[in-house]
Amino acid sequence: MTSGTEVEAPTQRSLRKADRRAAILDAAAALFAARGYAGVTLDELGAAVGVSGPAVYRHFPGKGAVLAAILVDASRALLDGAERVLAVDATPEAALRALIRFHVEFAVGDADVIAVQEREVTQLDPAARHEMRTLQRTYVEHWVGVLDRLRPDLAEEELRVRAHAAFGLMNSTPHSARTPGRRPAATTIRGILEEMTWASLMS
Amino acid sequence: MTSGTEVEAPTQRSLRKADRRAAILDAAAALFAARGYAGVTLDELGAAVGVSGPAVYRHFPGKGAVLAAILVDASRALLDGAERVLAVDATPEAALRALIRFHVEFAVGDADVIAVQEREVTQLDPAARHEMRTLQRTYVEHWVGVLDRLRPDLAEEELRVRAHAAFGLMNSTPHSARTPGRRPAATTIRGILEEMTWASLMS
DNA sequence: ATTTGATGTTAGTGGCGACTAACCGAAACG
DNA sequence: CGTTTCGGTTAGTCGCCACTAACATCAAAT
Repeated sequence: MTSGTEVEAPTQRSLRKADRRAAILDAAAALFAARGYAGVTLDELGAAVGVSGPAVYRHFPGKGAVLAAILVDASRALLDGAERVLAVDATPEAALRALIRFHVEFAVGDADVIAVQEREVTQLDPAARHEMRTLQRTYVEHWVGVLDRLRPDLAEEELRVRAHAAFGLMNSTPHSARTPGRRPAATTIRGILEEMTWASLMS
Repeated sequence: MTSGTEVEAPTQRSLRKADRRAAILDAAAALFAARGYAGVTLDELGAAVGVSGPAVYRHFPGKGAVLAAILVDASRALLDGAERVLAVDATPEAALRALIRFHVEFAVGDADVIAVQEREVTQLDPAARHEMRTLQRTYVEHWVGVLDRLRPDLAEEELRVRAHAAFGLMNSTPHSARTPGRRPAATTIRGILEEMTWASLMS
């Protein structure tokens, strides 16, 4: 240990390792979304990334940690995105439009992650659940803050209910994505969801 | 067996049995909503209704059947409700308003069931899943039918996306219900959700 | 009053799957 | 180069929990 904060070796081994870790998280999100956290074995998860079984333990301390990483990463990504948006947009209208656009983009683009996040919270260990809840609460408060400037007539509790309702609307893609037959293109879906969300929040 | 369709004995035993069955389904919905289907053991489920362990097998062939009963019952209740609504209301506006009111009432009143229905589909055995999907598809088509009369300008695929988005919005109570602190009364929440859903669908 | 059968009980059993152990080959590093 | 460390392997182990067995009890038919 030389001193202080290390950035260190961009060694070839560590790169492959980072790749594998990302691949595991990706595959896990898809598998968990399709068959549920409990319905996926570590052997299957390993097989999905081309290694088999307990190799996952070289990257995560256990199955629960994989789930935790997916959920916490997602919550942090959402929060970061929201704060980036809020740092830029001045007026409440522009801010809300940007928040909606960002959230819809995320939900449509990472439908698997959204599905897992909505379904498997109950399976999280207390520590990870707490971390995720904290991130989510802050995220909600950013929305409520913007809504409050737009709708000062409404109570904060009502605004919170409205924010959650908007999330439910925007997060609906995992459900409609499972319908058979012709589905509209992703861009079309984004447009619809953005429009509906705006209208619902402004009603 | 005397003949044909039997209605038979409203015997005291069969009444207690029906009660117990209902109690099991109720407790199961609450437990599954709180800790997830996989996170609940049959012993716990039994304990929640005052019997312990394998007594559940006197009422259901297995744990999976309990989940299936909850989900299929819920889907059937929603479908029945929608068809009752559509049999009464003449104009598309009135029909949509009534559909929204009914669905919101159900979602807010039976938040546990809604939560389980949204989260645990993946755990269903194929037969039950198929039955549930059929019921749900018909339910969606009723909504799309009404929307189509109100918004003939929009393509059916878009209407289906909109219907799913509306469900996500109306089903958001299980999520907002978990927030700490003062929450608005159920009737207030219903009003907010009805208003937002209407606005989103009409936008 | 007797028999039947439904609803419970407690004590197993069996399988599945997360996790551990022991061992390999090859980067990384002096 | 020698050695360490890392990412992988295969072969267990261990605990949990859905389900089964065997038995008790009491409503309900006869």
